Amino acid sequence: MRYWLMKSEPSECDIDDMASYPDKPLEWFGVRNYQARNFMKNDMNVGDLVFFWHSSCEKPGIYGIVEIIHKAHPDSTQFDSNSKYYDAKATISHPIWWCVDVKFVTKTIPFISIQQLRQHEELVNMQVLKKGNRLSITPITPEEWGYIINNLCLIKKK
DNA sequence: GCCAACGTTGGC
DNA sequence: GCCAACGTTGGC
Repeated sequence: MRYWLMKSEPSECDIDDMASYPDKPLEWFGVRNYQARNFMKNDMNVGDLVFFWHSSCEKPGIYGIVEIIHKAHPDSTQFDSNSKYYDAKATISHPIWWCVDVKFVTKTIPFISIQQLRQHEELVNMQVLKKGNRLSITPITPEEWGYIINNLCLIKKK
């Protein structure tokens, strides 16, 4: 059982979209970075918990928690020539891009801003806080997870 | 297989 | 809209 942080642009999918369909599996499609793909393909397991991050928006930060509910499988959008995530080099027998399925667990109330996270010495090693960080999926240590859950948010059950 | 140029991400 | 960081591409 591991912990993760996954970024989503709220203009694409925000935490309220997730909360609106709490039991609906969401395919985490569209990742086109090998490091992030490898985390999903090799390291994520059913039951792992994920901080849901809003990026490229007015108030970046942690907005909720989602859960891995399906191990990695080929990202369906790589085969779809109408998708912006289409990859002509991928074939059904040799997929390039993999993704997991997630499900809504809870919102973090209030949301936890990046500025707030930066104020805690316990969290300085979080990759998402490092200057120039672009990786959309990063591991979170159990210590960081516990610290954030216990000190920086109330959990709103679905 | 080096590495410069280019493209993308994402906080600010 | 700026720009730092860094992944990717492609000429050699």
